[in-house]
Amino acid sequence: MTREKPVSIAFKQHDHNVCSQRALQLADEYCEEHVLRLTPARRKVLELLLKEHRALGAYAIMDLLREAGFNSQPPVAYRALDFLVEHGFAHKIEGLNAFVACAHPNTAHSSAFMICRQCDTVAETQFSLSNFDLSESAIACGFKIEQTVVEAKGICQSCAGIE
Amino acid sequence: MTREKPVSIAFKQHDHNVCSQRALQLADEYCEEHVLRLTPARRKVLELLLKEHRALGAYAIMDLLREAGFNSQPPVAYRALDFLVEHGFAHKIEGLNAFVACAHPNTAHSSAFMICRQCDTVAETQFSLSNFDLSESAIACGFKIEQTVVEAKGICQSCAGIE
DNA sequence: ATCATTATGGTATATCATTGCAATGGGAGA
DNA sequence: TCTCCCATTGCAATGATATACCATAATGAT
Repeated sequence: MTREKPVSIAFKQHDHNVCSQRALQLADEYCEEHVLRLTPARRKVLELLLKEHRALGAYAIMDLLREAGFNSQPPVAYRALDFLVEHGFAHKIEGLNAFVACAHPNTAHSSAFMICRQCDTVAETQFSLSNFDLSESAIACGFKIEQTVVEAKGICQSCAGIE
Repeated sequence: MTREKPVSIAFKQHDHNVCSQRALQLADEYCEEHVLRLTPARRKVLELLLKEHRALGAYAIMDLLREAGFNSQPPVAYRALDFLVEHGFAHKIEGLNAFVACAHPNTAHSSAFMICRQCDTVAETQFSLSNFDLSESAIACGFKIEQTVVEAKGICQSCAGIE
């Protein structure tokens, strides 16, 4: 059985402006439609996360917020991040205690991440829970999965070439 | 194709003394064989983790160490945990910033965890990387996976019954 | 206009984790 | 046995991540 595989572009060269502009625009539209408020601080944090395909820690975000003239107490960053994560505009990378912009906004999905230990790039890809090895185990013991964290650390192609 | 599925016992009733005694004994043997020193502090931490199929935070461990008459500065706990994780006697649960004893000691494996949000029980199960959905994506973009974090949060059978 | 709801400001503190350096102790080889 | 090495421990300080709490302000519905 052949399924279509979404291939992440994070590790490839690409016009990143297109990426980020599109994501911001989609976020604007989504919030409009769903009566959510993409306030200046929230939008700024999303913008910061979209600058690169990398995870940023909350305190790094706070620094950038400060530079951009925003209030930068921890709650400011965490509230914005909570909002973005809750509505699917960003994801938390548990293995790094850091956050990335969602690479597939406006699509329902379970995300998995590939994290390069060399360049810190984070690529997002999707997977189907039903196809997931773990779900068999879960069913076998009556466990109901509500949320998954799937992260792979390793090294990306270009960094592997340099090593 | 039918494969054998390891089913976790964490959510089931079982003679837990057998679990923990066996794990401690295996750890002793393994360290003996590999010229590793399972020092009192390290062994105590492993013992504490083995008390239940739950994740314990480093500071909870420190409290328990103190009660048991051990030195309980943060580095004591973290060094012991580093040792245990490095040699496969314990795992870190990234989603909780906490640690569990390994349920399959002395066997090479990639672990996945099911974490009940109600009772905090952590069940460990194994999965094969080759069978892993994500590995297709990784291959597609030339990413070399070195380490994986797979955690599912949800609710276990007995807690689901109570809700 | 009033009210409920949601968001922000601001302080404090909780929780998780590491660094650096000195002291100790157990095992390998002279 | 001695002594050297290196892994381990003791200890103090600090760094990094995250939340609690309460007051104030903006927003939208009635």
